[in-house]
Amino acid sequence: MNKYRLTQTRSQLLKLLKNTPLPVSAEDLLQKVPVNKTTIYRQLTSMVAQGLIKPVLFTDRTLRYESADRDHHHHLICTNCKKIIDISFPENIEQTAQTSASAQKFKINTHHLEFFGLCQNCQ
Amino acid sequence: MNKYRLTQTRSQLLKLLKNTPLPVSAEDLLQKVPVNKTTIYRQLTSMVAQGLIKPVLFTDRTLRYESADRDHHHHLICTNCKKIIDISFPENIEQTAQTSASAQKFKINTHHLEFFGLCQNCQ
DNA sequence: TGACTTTTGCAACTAAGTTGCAATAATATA
DNA sequence: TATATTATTGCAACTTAGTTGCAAAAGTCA
Repeated sequence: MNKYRLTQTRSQLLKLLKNTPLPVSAEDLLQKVPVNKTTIYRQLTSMVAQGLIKPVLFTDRTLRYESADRDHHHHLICTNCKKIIDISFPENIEQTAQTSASAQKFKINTHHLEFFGLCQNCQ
Repeated sequence: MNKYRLTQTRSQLLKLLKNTPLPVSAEDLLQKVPVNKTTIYRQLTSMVAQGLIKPVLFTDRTLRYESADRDHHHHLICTNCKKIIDISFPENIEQTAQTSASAQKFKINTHHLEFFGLCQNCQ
């Protein structure tokens, strides 16, 4: 009883999302796959629910998605050309923050961290 | 030659933004000040340009603003009741990240960090 | 194949935010 | 204080991202 059907559209979208190293927006997909925008949004919702992809909200307000099977990482975003570079943060941020949070009895489950600056070309 | 005029509306909005300890949305302001939404958005833009307030994008996609004269801090957000609590992170995150970023010749200027979890009441 | 269920496209809709323009309010100057 | 100048405001119309209901099409399974 497989609730999700692997349609043409779905596999095209998944392929794109898996093959693109950096987060992709609904609009990006719309330009690359010949499909209605309603379908794009519904597929994205369904793939998130299924745990195949993860939504990432950028501070420029664009919502993007990336493959869920990636290690925990963060993004460096060039404020000039909007280029995105992956980066991994060496320390356990949540653990460090939990110390301060505990004073207020808050239990941290997850976090969101993004860096902004200039890439090599734009400096 | 003062480009900005301290109108009734502007001072009401500023007062609210200064007196509210946590980030406020355009809609919050709209409900509290008898003024057209166009004016709210224009005032917010102008106050950001003037450096009086800072926009903060939350991962639930709401855009909020807070007084700019605050120390650098982050937010703990309760995923259940949406309550926001301020928190300061003890270490210099940008410095730590710059080490990884340097390998890719990226120069970090700023960052954005948010934590999610459950507040005391919602646990 | 046939029955059942999910997915799709379409058109219409919503919500947040933006724009142009004329009227109004604040400020500077005479 | 009166007047000129410039910024601010409200209004209506618009934009853009995303959503919804519904009928048609495509997948799945016996």
